[in-house]
Amino acid sequence: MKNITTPATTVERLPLYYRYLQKMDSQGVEVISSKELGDGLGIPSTQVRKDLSYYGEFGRRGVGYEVSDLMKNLERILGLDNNWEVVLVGAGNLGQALVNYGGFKKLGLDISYVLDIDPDKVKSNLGNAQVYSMKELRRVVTDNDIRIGIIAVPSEVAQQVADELIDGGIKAIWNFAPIHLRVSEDIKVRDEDLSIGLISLSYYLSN
Amino acid sequence: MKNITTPATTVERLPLYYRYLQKMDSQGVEVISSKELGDGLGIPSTQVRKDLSYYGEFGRRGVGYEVSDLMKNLERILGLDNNWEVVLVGAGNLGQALVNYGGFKKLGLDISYVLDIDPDKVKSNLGNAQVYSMKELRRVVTDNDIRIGIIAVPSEVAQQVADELIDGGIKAIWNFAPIHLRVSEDIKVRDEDLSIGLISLSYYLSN
DNA sequence: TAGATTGTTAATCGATTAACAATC
DNA sequence: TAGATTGTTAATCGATTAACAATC
Repeated sequence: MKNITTPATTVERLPLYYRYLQKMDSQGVEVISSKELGDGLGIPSTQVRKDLSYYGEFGRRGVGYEVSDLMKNLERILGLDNNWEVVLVGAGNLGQALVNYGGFKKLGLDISYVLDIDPDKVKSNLGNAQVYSMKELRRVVTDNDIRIGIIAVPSEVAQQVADELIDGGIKAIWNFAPIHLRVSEDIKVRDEDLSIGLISLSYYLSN
Repeated sequence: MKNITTPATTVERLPLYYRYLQKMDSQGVEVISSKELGDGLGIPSTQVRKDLSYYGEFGRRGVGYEVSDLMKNLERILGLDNNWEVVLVGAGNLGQALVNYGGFKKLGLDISYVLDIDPDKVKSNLGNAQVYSMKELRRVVTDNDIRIGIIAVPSEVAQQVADELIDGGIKAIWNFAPIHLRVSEDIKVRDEDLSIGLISLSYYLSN
């Protein structure tokens, strides 16, 4: 294991490997080769091996990777064993869809707190999470020591929400508002801009 | 304009430029420099100019880019002037959120048809779209000559839905199911795997 | 041993960035 | 002309892939 920075693209693929291993594991597969893993995801086996090699040597030459072992290693690498609690701001259509998205809990990630400006939504429940008033944002984040926040509010208020989240102690933001958030260096922002997906398909059809 | 293939990363940024120009345009801005455009999006001005240069020369040296002119060029490049009709398969939480997502119509993209397996949802309306039965999938796609499909169904049925969409004439798929779709070379698939976003934040917090 | 598959090096390919002549 | 900003070349940086020795 060399001390080289991991490519950003590798980090994007690790979750795919992890989820495919979960699937194989549930089907009783005990050992998998980089070829089989890659084929299941449309990724070359060379790339699978290279990606994993940034973190250690998890396979056996001539044999392959033990599924349960590699899963545990990926859980550790991805930090999924932290069982992060996540706060979601904005309980509109998209926010509700995220809360009810089944995929997160299987990954040790849990949207535990939801905030919304609409008083009708406050004091009700959404999935497993209770909905709080926007005024309680800072308190909810601080009191529960939450590090990950999701922004699913209109663009106009996204920056303000980000500032408040960070003020409360949030270190990583998943931003669905189609706007560039200005945050300090130590805050990680991941933009999930849904219209890019559809526009890029339009582009490919036209070219 | 050289005959070089455009980087995939450039295509991802064009929608950002376009939307930022829309915003500036609505604020009455008539001319914008690559520096201003880039600063608004967190992208270096050099990259803005390079990206645009793959498609032509849209600016004036010493001056900048005329907002309305560059917007029109980007509309053409991105194919937004085609006013694509889009079919959405799966009217669950995520599907509903997508239909109600305001950002698409402003871009000349319209989710006009929605299909779902649940008979209760069929014959009702969702946004502007009517909901059809899954059995009508092929017919809806073919009759309306639709090229873009969105898959928002559970993973287990995603491949089958993809096959049917393609059979009906779909050429581009926006896939929200966390599974690798197997399609022929001429079909463009864009995966939008929502759990990757959250997992990658977990990764960055742990490293 | 023969066959399979890993981990890693080196080569290739692709994307970003710096620098600057062209020009408004 | 002086200042600003584009479009483009060349250099740098980063990611993928091919090839293969190591080894089960």
